[in-house]
Amino acid sequence: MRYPAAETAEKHQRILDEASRLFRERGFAGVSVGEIMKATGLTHGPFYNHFASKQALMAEGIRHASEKTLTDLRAVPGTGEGRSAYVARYLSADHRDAPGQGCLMAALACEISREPEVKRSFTLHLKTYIDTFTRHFPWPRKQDARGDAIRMLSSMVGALILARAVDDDVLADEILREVKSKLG
Amino acid sequence: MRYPAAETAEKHQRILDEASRLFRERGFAGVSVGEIMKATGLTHGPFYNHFASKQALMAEGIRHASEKTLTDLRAVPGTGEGRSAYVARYLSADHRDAPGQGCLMAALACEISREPEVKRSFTLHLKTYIDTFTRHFPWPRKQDARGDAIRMLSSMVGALILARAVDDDVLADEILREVKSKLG
DNA sequence: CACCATACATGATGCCTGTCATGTATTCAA
DNA sequence: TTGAATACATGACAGGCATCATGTATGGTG
Repeated sequence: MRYPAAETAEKHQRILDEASRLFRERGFAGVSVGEIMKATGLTHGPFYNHFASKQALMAEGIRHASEKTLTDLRAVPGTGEGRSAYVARYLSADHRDAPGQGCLMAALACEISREPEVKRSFTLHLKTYIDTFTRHFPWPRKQDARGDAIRMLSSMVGALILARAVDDDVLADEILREVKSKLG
Repeated sequence: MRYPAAETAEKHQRILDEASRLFRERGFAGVSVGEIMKATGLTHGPFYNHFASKQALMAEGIRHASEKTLTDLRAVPGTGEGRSAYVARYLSADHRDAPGQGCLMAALACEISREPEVKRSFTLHLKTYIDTFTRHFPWPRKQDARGDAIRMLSSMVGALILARAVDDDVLADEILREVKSKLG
């Protein structure tokens, strides 16, 4: 290689960082390859030295965000209180207003369903996420822990998506508060 | 007017029909104005005789789909059984596989949050939908009927979105089934 | 019957986008 | 020290897009 391998690998990671942030903020179609490269301090040219296509970057971006999401989840105390805090943060106004740093399911799930390559990458994420969520926290109804986890996740994702889609802070807050009140 | 007013109005409705279907199937960015016009049997030219811009069509398309959604909801029997049937249909594989005819929240909410004009239109829909949903069905916990309705909606929307984003029918079915089992 | 308003088709324009071609500079390996 | 491989910048290209311009045909109105 002609450029320092370490720096190249770091640039690769920066592209993934910026891509997964920008995609979550504006959607796949709302961000161009050139914009992502510019955000990492490069020009649009060397993109194809790093990724085969924009769709490949989307799939890799999902995997990248997934790893961070799972790391964060595993760092939460595996107790009832830990779960309550996790849910409360998930359903907070801060999270609602920072999609670029937040849950990739809530930010991109609708668009993911239309991109086959990305869909495969996301499926792996969701499987791991459900498994981790189920095993990491205690569940009163032990015989149906996984079912309870799935229901909790569905509520969280749905509530966050609806709260973000609404132009009225009162309604958005109400949705987050009501769902939080029965999950926290 | 030079063309029969009735036919023109009917074409206007057809544009809205096709637009709201195609948008739900492929997302706002995934459908072009020309494609929508072609789907109605017209060419791309007269689009701007009917709508001020693509964004205006998106907002109108939301309103159009909202009216149909609310009409359908009000036609369901206002009983516990009616609600169960409604939820079961919402969380069915048929609904999952037919986004073009289905819930506009599940199909477009993620993208709506990024389009201010559309967001305003959607806010009106969600307010009306929550109100209708709350008032139309009986709720055991009368003092918190609205909260229960919001929680139920969040679960339904989240589950459907996740089920659609997944490339694995077993997992998708599991999500729908688990959420249905505690709501139906 | 004549006129005017307007919804239509065709076509053009300018912009943005994903992708590829080319030349260059540099670092690692020999 | 030299050569070769490669990540970079610049630039080009073709396609698609929203939007607008123009001409035309038509039906309701006077």
